[in-house]
Amino acid sequence: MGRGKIVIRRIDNPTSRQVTFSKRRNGLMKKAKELAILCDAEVGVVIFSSTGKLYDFSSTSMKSVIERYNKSKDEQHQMGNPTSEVKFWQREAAVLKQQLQTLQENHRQMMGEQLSGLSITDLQNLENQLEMSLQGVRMKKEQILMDQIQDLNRKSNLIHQENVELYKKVYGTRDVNRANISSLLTNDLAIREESHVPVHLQLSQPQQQNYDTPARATKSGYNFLHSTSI
Amino acid sequence: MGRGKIVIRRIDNPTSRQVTFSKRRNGLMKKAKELAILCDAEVGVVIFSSTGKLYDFSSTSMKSVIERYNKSKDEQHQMGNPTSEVKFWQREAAVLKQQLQTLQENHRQMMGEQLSGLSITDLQNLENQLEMSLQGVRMKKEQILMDQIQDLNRKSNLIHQENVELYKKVYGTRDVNRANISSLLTNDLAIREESHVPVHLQLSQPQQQNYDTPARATKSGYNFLHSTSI
DNA sequence: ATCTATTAATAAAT
DNA sequence: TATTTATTAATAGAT
Repeated sequence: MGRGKIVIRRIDNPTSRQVTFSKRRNGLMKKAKELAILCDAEVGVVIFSSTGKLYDFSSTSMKSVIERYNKSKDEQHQMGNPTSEVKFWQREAAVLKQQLQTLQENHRQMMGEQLSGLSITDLQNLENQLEMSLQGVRMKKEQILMDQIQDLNRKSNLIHQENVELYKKVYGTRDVNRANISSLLTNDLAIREESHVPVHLQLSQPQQQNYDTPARATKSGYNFLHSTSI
Repeated sequence: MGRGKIVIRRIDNPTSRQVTFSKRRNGLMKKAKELAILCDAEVGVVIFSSTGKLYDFSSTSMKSVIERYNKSKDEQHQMGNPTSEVKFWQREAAVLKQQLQTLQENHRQMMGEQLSGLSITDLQNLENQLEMSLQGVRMKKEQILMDQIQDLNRKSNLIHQENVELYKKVYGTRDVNRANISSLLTNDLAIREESHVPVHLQLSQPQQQNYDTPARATKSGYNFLHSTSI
């Protein structure tokens, strides 16, 4: 029910997650309100954001809802009672221990260990998951490497331009041996990354006419000092 | 969002109200669940129908939600009665929560998610780990499949021998038409697993010469009753 | 319960 | 954060 379909899993991007949280929280509150009114029900909703902020709705009062809940659950006013507070934290610890154990087992399986209890289907799912993970990791790695290359190219370009400026300052407009220029320029630490970063610092003879195929044009030609900025 | 628009007011008709309650209650629960998952929030929903029946949802546990709610509401309650035992369990829970969080982050990274903070080296290590895991999982899977095949082959062999015995009992030692034997034998549940378990119960015409490529030799041939035991 | 025409929610863009 | 818009999801009413 948006521009695209989404799968219900934790939103990785914190900004998107916050935006979605805000929208869906409002949606949930509205639905809760409507349900209470339309169907004459007593409804309470409590939401803690991932940052720990509390949001709540109650068609009557939260106190009433919680008391009724406790009564209904036959858990007579345990909360807030000092004796049962210990019990609460014990249970809390037990729940967390259980979660930890589950996650640890899961983790071991993702490490390719402790696979004994798994069926072929389980193993196939695990294999698929690992392949997906691997793909994600590799994409991320390549992205970082590409970024680094791009950055190096940018720096290389800057250094090159600096060199050109320095060259001008040293030799002014005097006629100079071309071989020197070219060697000076081509010995730069120019990193070429063909597909994404168009850096072409070549120098060629003006007389040497350009008969390249159209696709590879501008590879040679009178391109002295022509360098595409990024 | 239905066949017609409705206004949000108590539905008078008890049947319609009940139907709508049921539908919208499910909708609300679903939304609450989604919010908790998508946005990593702790969500609790309590609903009492007009007939007093309780329905509830909580992304963690209702106790946890209510306790957190109460704490969040009145900060005085925090250390009202700082029994050492309470403190102990609180610390215990805090430690477990920390472990859980660490493991969860780790787990997400193994799922190929949340890779933002990782260096190239981290990513390379992760990639290697995932490859190792994948190898482990695949080996386990293949082992299970091989075991199954072996088992099937064993059973197949037993059945085959049984058939031979039965055949002897029926026909004694009389000279018999080979075609009968062969049809009897080739209708067995013979499982073929080319690379590892050499079971070849095929029967072919001797006249039909074999012009297969060398690599695929032995695919046809006069292999009557040749079955390698495992 | 199941089916759809219709409205409502919301994901993505801005 | 708020608004807009294209699209999906929820559901009202019918069966």
